[in-house]
Amino acid sequence: MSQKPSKKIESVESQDRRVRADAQRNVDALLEAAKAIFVTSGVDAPVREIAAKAGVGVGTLYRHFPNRSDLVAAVFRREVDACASAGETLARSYEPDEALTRWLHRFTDFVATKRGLAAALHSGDPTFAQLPEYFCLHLVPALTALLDAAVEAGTVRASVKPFDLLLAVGKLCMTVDKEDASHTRQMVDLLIDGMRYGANKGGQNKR
Amino acid sequence: MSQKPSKKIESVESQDRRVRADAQRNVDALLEAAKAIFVTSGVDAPVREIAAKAGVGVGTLYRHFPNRSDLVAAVFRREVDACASAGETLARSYEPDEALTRWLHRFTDFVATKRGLAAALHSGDPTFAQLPEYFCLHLVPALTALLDAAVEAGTVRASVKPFDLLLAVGKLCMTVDKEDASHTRQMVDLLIDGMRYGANKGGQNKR
DNA sequence: TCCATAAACGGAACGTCGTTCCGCATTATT
DNA sequence: AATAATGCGGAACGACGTTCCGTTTATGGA
Repeated sequence: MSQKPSKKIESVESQDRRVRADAQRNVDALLEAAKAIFVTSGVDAPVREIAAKAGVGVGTLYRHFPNRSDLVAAVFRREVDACASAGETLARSYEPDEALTRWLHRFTDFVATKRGLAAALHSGDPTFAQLPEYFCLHLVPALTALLDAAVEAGTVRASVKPFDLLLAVGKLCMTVDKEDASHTRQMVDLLIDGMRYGANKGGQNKR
Repeated sequence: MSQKPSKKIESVESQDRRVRADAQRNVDALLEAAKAIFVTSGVDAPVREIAAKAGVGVGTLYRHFPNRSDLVAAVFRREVDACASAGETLARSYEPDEALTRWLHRFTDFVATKRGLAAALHSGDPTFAQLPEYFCLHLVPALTALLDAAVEAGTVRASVKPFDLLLAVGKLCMTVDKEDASHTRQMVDLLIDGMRYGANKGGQNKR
């Protein structure tokens, strides 16, 4: 009902004006620590372990992330963003076909380091319920741009739909046992080759 | 190295000869209680709650099921068995087409009351890893028998493979939100109708 | 420059979970 | 009926997610 009393800033999105510097630093440290720990211990890693690695107390963690799942979701979104923006970077640095290949490998690494998240998505936690939407909303455009460029360059057939490709690679990364990393890589490479027009004979794996 | 000292029974499978009567009773009570609680609270329900409902202490529970997942798996297997044997019963009581329909509905109910189990299957717990195999090994033959009978009776087309049908119905039961029971039923009914030869017009839902 | 103060911090503490342990009760055997 | 073995109950343990609150620290106006 009452409006803000006497504040100069009324912008909706002020980056670091009113947020304390150490708070922002701790948020970053927590996201970084969580990301690293999720890779080694899966998304079910204890909160205390993450807080310790970030060099903060659990109270600090819970100040910024009301519950565990919020932290997991934040890390997930951050990595989706990173993966999406990597698409733009690659598009500027390489020719279309190479950029597409490198991005799919980047995406593979992203999915591979999410042990336990597939299970978490089906856990019924409402915090996780909106993650798939975020996933599609950000990654599909990124892949679409790369794919369109490669199609226009004439190195890749146009019949592949971005979403389907994303899903296919994701499924290939669903490793039942442990340490199928090389096998996964092989299958993804096969998929990429399949998208190309003329299959080049032999030395395809030579990057 | 040393053989059994002086026991009359050397049969590998003795049902209730050497097991104490109260122990068997408690095992049954636990399985029953767990089954009921899994329906209402999902497979993640606390162990203590199950033990309480069964009228035993947690120690008793852990005597028969070394860990939580063993209890979940045992309930699952028991219900798979029940579902499979229901196939034989239905085959004797109804004509092929009706028996097939009723069994698929029975299977639907079975899958629908397994909230949280899909997530558990992907949790990496080795106890759960062998459940899908058990699932297929017992349910596919049951459905095969019903399906073959219906095909021979000429009411159902022969092109449907049991495993595929099982999977399809299972997927239809994967409800994202809550309380899509009637919707699920509709879709399964549709699937069943689709298997029939001449689509009967109208009153199909009339049981 | 300094100070008041609100924001942020750390970690002890709480309740719940799965699991273990052991003294006691119940059952089967002689 | 006596004895041995088997099973039982529930307190206790460690780990977890989460909350709470006394203390520390950054920050903007004096």
